[in-house]
Amino acid sequence: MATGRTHRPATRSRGIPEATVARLPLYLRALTALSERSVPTVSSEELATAAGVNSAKLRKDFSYLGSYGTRGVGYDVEYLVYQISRELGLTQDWPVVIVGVGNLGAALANYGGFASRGFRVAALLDQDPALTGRTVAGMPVSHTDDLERIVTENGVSIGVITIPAGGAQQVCDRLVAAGVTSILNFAPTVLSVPEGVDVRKVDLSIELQILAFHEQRKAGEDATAPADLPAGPHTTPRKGPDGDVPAVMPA
Amino acid sequence: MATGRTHRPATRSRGIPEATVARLPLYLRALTALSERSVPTVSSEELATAAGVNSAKLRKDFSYLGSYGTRGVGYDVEYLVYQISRELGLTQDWPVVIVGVGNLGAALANYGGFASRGFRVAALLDQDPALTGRTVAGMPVSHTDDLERIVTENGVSIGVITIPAGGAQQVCDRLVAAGVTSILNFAPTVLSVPEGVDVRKVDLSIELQILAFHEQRKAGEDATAPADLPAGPHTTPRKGPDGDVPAVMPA
DNA sequence: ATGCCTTTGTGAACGCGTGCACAAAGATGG
DNA sequence: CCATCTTTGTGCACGCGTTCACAAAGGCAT
Ligand SMILES: NC(=O)c1ccc[n+]([C@@H]2O[C@H](COP(=O)([O-])OP(=O)(O)OC[C@H]3O[C@@H](n4cnc5c(N)ncnc54)[C@H](O)[C@@H]3O)[C@@H](O)[C@H]2O)c1
Ligand SMILES: NC(=O)c1ccc[n+]([C@@H]2O[C@H](COP(=O)([O-])OP(=O)(O)OC[C@H]3O[C@@H](n4cnc5c(N)ncnc54)[C@H](O)[C@@H]3O)[C@@H](O)[C@H]2O)c1
Repeated sequence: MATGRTHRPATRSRGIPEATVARLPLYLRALTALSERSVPTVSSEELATAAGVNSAKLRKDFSYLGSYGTRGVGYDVEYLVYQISRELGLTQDWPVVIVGVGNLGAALANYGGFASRGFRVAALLDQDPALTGRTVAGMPVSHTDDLERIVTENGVSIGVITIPAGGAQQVCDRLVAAGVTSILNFAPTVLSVPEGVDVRKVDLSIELQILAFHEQRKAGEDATAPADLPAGPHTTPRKGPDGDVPAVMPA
Repeated sequence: MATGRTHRPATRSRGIPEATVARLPLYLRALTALSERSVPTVSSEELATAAGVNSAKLRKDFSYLGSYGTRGVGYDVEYLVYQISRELGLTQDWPVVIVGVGNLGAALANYGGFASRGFRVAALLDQDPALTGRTVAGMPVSHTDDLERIVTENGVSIGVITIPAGGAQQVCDRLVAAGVTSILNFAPTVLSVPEGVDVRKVDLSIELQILAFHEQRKAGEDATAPADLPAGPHTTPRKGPDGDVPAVMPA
């Protein structure tokens, strides 16, 4: 998982479990696709397949929102789209700021998938004077000096951090002080925030490392018959757990 | 969480719980920082704080790897770095291919955080003839026609998909057929893969929606005293749960 | 050598999440 | 109006993950 909440042991907000909340966007995506194909109703089985989850799990998830289905028929697609959107707060317009307009920040600014979900990029911020004033994704890049003013004036409550790890905590502090209460962090650092502020992190490097772990395990399992795997690690694999000398030994 | 595994109910691979595996990269990052500052040993309490987790959880996580600590002293930083690296398979070199060299794919290609962890970009692939042959991040962009050859020749077992959702399943199928057994998917689609192939997904839109949910909940809680929040949703907030007419009613 | 102090490693309890399996509900056809 | 069939909503059990709390282990000073 590239993400995880910080603090708070998965509080059950308004009776909806955190795990369910995390799946609602998945259902919404599948439902939106059905809606565009003008499908009127869908069964829990069909929708679950489309969303890649168990149908019992899906029904239980929906039961937290209320009884929106019709037995013997299924769920009304349009109605469910509305209910989930409302539950997720997507009937509102959420202005966000992106701090750090480098490779990743620029890619996010150019991404169309945010606006379609009610997230509007209110401003792009960067420290670099060479970027300030330039236009990225049809939007001027503002200097971080104006961070507090921009956040306040636009009523921004969600901030996206796409700067190197070194400056992330400081930028985070400024965002929080200015009124931001939700942060999406791409910098590989642990951010500490006061109570009441949510932080979610996306760390691509961690995702790859988790894949590598399982990849190594797969390669190790059939170490007796490695020939049936068309692709393997490029360098010489160390099949056995342990068995080679550590680079550094403890004192 | 921006990520989650597909299929398989969290199998305990080689006795190490999935949740622990997901945290090992976090510990490794914190340990690497300590190592660079030449800190010889660290206690579970200190390291846990640096990694943003509970110290008891950290100790239990490490206990799955073995008894690498010294009571009364703590853990040897260098030794632990090595052990975790080995456990994650980072002592190997993992060649990866990135399919889709658009905004996001290019940002990933430019990212230096991969190579530093043993992940080497073996090739960039794109369908667009206008991109083919051009250089991105000092590396030529190959055409997707050569996907199978490149994967086979380089022994690639990890593929990164950064193309629009429409073509993701097809590219996924080709990667798997060519021998890729781990996929990191950025396209907002559910990928179906055969047994033995791991898929992890990163969906930024989902992350924002989860933040929006909690943001709305926070705004709704103190609906009686909204004045003490300096920043709020830009449009008129609908404070109460329900109470307004749905845009669409069920038949 | 001995006692004290720090910190690990883990047993045990608890809570959350998942999935099975089924009764109730409602639609549909005769 | 009744029988049948489909599909929801959920009670229940189970397993994983988290956290507490503490005994054991080892270093260190005297
Ligand atoms: N590019 C990727 O694919 C990728 C992948 C994973 C993680 N990340 C992480 O995302 C972050 C950004 O990556 P990137 O590749 O876009 O880096 P980058 O160097 O291309 O861009 C960083 C930008 O942030 C600006 N910046 C630096 N410090 C700042 C500050 N204090 N205030 C405001 N702006 C500041 C810089 O001027 C620069 O424009 C890094 O933490 C990186 O580790 C990136
Ligand atoms: N840019 C972002 O910040 C961002 C954020 C979240 C999710 N995503 C997702 O990541 C994916 C890529 O986003 P992007 O902004 O880079 O898009 P993009 O349009 O900038 O780039 C897509 C690239 O993929 C190539 N492509 C398309 N179909 C292909 C195929 N079948 N085989 C090989 N190459 C193909 C295109 O030629 C193009 O170069 C999308 O699924 C998008 O939803 C992007």
